[in-house]
Amino acid sequence: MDKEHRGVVQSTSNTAAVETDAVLEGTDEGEVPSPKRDAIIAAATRVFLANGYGAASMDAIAAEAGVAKQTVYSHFGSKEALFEAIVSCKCEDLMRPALDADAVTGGPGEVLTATARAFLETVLAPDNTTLYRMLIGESTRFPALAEAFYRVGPRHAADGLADYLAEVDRRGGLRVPEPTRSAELFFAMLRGDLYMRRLLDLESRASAAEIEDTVDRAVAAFLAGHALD
Amino acid sequence: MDKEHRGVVQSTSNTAAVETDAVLEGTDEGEVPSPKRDAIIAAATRVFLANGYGAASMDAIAAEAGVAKQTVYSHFGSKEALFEAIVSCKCEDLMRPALDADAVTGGPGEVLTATARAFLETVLAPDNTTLYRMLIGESTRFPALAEAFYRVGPRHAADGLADYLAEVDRRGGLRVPEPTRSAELFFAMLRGDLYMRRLLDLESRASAAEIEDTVDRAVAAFLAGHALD
DNA sequence: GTCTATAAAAGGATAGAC
DNA sequence: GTCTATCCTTTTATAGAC
Repeated sequence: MDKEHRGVVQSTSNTAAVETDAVLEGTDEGEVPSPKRDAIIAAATRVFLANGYGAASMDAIAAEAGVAKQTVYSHFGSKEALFEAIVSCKCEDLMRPALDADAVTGGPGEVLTATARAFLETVLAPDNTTLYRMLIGESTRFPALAEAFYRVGPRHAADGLADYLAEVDRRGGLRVPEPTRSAELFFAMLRGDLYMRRLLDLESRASAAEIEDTVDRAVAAFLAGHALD
Repeated sequence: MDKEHRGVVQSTSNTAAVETDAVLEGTDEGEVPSPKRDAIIAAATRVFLANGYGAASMDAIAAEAGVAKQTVYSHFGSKEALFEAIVSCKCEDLMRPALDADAVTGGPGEVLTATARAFLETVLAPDNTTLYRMLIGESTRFPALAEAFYRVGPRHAADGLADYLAEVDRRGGLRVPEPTRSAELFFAMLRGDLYMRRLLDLESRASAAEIEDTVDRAVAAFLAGHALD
C-alpha cells in the first residue's frame, strides 16, 4: 500500500527507450562522446524545433552548431538520420519529468490528480508540443519515429496507469474491470480542448488555472465512472 | 422535445464556414466556375494529401491536373494560397457528414451515442485524418488555417453539443452545470487511443468494432459523471 | 575529423508568345 | 487564359586539401 502509490507513469522499466534508440539509429552501445557531435545535436534540436523538418536546412544547422556542413554529414549520414537521432533523444527528455515525479501517498483521487498534473504539464510544455506536432506532421515520412514515440509516450503511460488501476481494483478501492481501457480513457480526458488548442498552436502556453481545471474534471469524471456499485 | 434531439453537432448555422472562406482566401462571392480551376483544385488536393505541404511540388500539381504550371499560378498566386484554398475547401467537406446526420430521437444516451458515432467516423476517415495531420504540422506556417479549422471543427461541435446538454439539464434529464466544459470533455473522451494511433499514422484504418467500443465507453462514462444526484 | 569549395538537382516563380 | 521555356534561389550531398 506504499510502493504502488508512487509515480504511476513510470511503473515499467526504461528498457523500451534503450531499444527504441537502437531501432531508430542503429547505434551501438559503446558510443564515444564528442563535443562537436553534442554541439550538432543541440543545434539541430533548436533548428528542427524552430522551423520544422522541411524548413530546417543542413546549412542552418551547421551554422548554428559552428561547424562545417561536412562535419554534420560525417557524424550523421543524412538529414533524415539526423532528425531521427534528435527526435529519439528528445523523446527520452520528454519522459524524464514523469520519471522524477515525487512519490504520492493517498487514495486513488490523489494519485490520479498527481499523475494527471505531471502528464499535462509535460505534454503541454512548449518543446514537447512542438515535438509532438512534428511527429504527427512527419509520421508518414518517419513511421518508425511515430511508432517509437507512441510506445515510450502514450502507450507507456497508459500501461503504467493500468497497472496501478488493476491494483486498486484488487484492493477494492474502485471498480476497474478493464484497467487498460480505463487508463486510456483517463488520459484521453486530459487531452481536451486545451491540449488541442496547443497542438494547433492557437495558444502559446497553457495557463496553470486551465490545467488545474482540466485535471479536476478528468479525475472527478473518472472516479464517478469507476465507483463501487 | 423533438427538434432539439436532432443532429447535435450542427446546431449552429454554417455562417462560420462561409466567413472562414472569406478570411482564408479573400474570395468574393461572385466566383466564376472554371473547369481548369476545378481540375487544379482536385489535383492539388490529391497531391497535398498524399505528400504533405513541403513535399508537394507545384510541378507535380500542374502535371496531375494536366495543365501548365503557369495556369496554376494564374488562378492561385502562390503555393501557400493554393494550399489555403484546398484546405478550407476540405474543411467544409469534413463537416458535411455531420450536417447530414439523421435526426435522432430518444434519451440523452441515444443522442450522445449517435453524436459520438458521427464524430468518430468523420474524424477517423482517412482523408480527414491526413488533413488534420497536415494542419497540425503546418500550424506554425499557417496560423489562420489552424484557427479556422478549430472554429468550424472542434469548437463548432463542442458548442453544438453544449446547447443540447444545456437543454437536457433544463429538462432535468442530466445534471450539467457547465455544458461547454462537459461537451469538451465528451469529445475529449472520444479522442482516445484509437484516435491517437490514427493521428500518428500507426493504423491505416479504424475498425468498426473499436469505434463502437470507444463510443460506448465514452457515453457510459459521461452519463455516470452527469447523473442526477 | 574538419574545413573550403563545388556539384547536382529540385522547386518556386516569371517572361513572353499565342 | 493558357502554354513553353527559363531564371534563380535554395538545398542536399560530395570532392579534395589539411
